Amino acid sequence: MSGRKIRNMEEFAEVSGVSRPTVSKYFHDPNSVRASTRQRIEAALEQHDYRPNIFAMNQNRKLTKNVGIVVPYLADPFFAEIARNIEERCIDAGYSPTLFSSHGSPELEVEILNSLRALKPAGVLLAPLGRVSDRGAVEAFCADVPTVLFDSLIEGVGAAFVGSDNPQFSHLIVEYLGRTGEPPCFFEMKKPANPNANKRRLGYIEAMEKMGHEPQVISVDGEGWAFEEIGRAGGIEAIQSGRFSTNTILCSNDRLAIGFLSACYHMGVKVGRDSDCDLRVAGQDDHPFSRFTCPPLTTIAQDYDSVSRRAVQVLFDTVESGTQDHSGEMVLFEGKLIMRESA
Amino acid sequence: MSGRKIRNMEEFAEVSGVSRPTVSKYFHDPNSVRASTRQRIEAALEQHDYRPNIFAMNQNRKLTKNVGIVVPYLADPFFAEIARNIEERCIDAGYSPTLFSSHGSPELEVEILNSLRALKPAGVLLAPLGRVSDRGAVEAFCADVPTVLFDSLIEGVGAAFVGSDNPQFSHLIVEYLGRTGEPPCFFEMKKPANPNANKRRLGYIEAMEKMGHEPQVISVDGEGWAFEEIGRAGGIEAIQSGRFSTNTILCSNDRLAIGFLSACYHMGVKVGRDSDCDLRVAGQDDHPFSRFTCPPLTTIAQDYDSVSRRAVQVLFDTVESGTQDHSGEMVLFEGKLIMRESA
DNA sequence: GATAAATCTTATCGCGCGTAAAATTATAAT
DNA sequence: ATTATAATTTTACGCGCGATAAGATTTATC
Repeated sequence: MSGRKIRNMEEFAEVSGVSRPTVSKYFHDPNSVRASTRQRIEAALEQHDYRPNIFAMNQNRKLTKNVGIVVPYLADPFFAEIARNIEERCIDAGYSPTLFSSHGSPELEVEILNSLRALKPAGVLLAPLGRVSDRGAVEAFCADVPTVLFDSLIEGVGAAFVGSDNPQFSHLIVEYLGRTGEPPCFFEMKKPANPNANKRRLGYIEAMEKMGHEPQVISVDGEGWAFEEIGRAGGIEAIQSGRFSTNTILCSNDRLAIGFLSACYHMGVKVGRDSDCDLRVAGQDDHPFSRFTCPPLTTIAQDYDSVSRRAVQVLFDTVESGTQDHSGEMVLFEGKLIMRESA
Repeated sequence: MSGRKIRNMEEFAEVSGVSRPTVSKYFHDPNSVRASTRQRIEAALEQHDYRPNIFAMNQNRKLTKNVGIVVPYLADPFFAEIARNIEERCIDAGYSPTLFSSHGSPELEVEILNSLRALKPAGVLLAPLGRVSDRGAVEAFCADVPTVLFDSLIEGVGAAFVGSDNPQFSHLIVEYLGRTGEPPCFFEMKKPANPNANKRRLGYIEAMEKMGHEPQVISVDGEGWAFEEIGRAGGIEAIQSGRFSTNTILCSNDRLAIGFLSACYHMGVKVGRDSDCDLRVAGQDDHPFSRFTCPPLTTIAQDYDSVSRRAVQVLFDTVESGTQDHSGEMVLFEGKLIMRESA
């Protein structure tokens, strides 16, 4: 960092000994200038730590390097993790990601999409709220901005969808539970916000029938994103009223299972696979906290890494090809059984 | 929404029947134009849903309405919650918050501060990484941009600090534990990233001595932000080697306690305050998951709400007064004892 | 070494808005 | 009604960069 303060690209071009448009080209894509030129610019860059004004940059550019990342609920470590993962990939690809959380509110989700429009993003990675999302608003947005949906599908919307094969999750864990003990019943929220919950229920039923068992679905009251609380309250109620026809409980997701484990503890119900245990409990997602529950939670791990990698890749393919012909593409990743002590 | 598409402020000024700079003033502050003018603009606004281009807006403005929110680790629901809280308050105050997470990396923290500079923010709310933060970089940033530090203090840096009274936390819980059973030992990481951890340890020691007990601090290996894992591994090791001189364990924070509870379960150690229990365990923070652990975790609740409210308020005071005379101001909020079953 | 291709420089315009200064209008005071 | 004064609007210019065109220069090809 030496003496003179650089105020704009003009001045920076001067000290680096090339013309302003060339500097502009360099910042747009360093490989678009000759190696010798690049070196001169980079040498100057080390002396003067100049950065182009992002507002001026974006003002006149058709396509910015901004990307939006929208998740439904950032206080859920699952989404925090996947957002972090995606964020990093975007940065590595030379984009500027901005992170948003809908906080479970459809109004806020629409609001975010609106302010996102103002950012003229090259593309958006959107994990919609799901059932409660304003379909029209999301659809309109996707028509304007290349958008890859992830985690939660809204049929027929967006350039592509990347997520998990939820029915497969249920098949996998039902098969495991059935093989190692009593077949499970299915514990879920009555009005799940997320469409994946429905797919998991259907997957459960299908898997049970395939194995010749009678499916039993237990739906508990509760709306919103306080899954643990819902799982706990619903669990206590279900245990008290003896609604389980089996000693094995498959929860729709890990957060619900965490709440359910809390209910079990509260009721003095011992969870685990030892002979002195009353219940086996399993979840789905491999939530970051699941390995620390008591007992540690048996679950199906989402392939975070593949989902985020693929979502980003599909988005940039779409953006950079300009074509929207990914339309309707749908990528689903399988889950992996994580055996812990709870089941 | 009627016919003509509005492309810029010029065109919007035309349809609303006032000059463009007046429209500009209106968007800067609706009360800065005459009521009659305001009505004409707002009438046009309902017809044409025009929004000023944010890039053009910010390019030439000395002070934007942007604020940055930086937390050390967004995958920690505690920070996710407080970030959400702060975000909302900023929006309500008419600002545009942007959320960043350092993900535990000092390099990324500096990188964020740099890109934040490019956003010309009116102010920044920064929860620094703490011990590992690049003090020089943070200091330099704070000199340029009005910055309120929260959660984690870096001495002498920033326009103000808002956080929790950590020694008081420890006093409160030590007093409670001592009053209801054996006085606690203190369970912590050897190299805590966060300065609050040190204040809690000192608070613990002070409280113990005041009550006439011999403090015992157990520091376990581990660095970074995987607190649960560190608490679990360290807990298993400590239990195996019988390092506790008391049946009551006070953890430096809740996430560590969650890991420790997992260790207890793993080792067959029964936690709680009943007579048949082996250990009592308490945490500090009232982490969102603490009420769902088995047993539910007794802890000290941080006053999230007051911290975020005050941090935002102090920042906007600083920004809007223009003066930096909040310098060194320090606001600490007390914690509240949350009694649950673990202690 | 001549020719073509790639790259760079010069020149100029426009983006959409902020902002200071000038001109106008409304309000108050005489 | 007239003038002083404040409030508001208009005029005029600039911000920092993207985009493009035409000409100058360098590099690659044979």
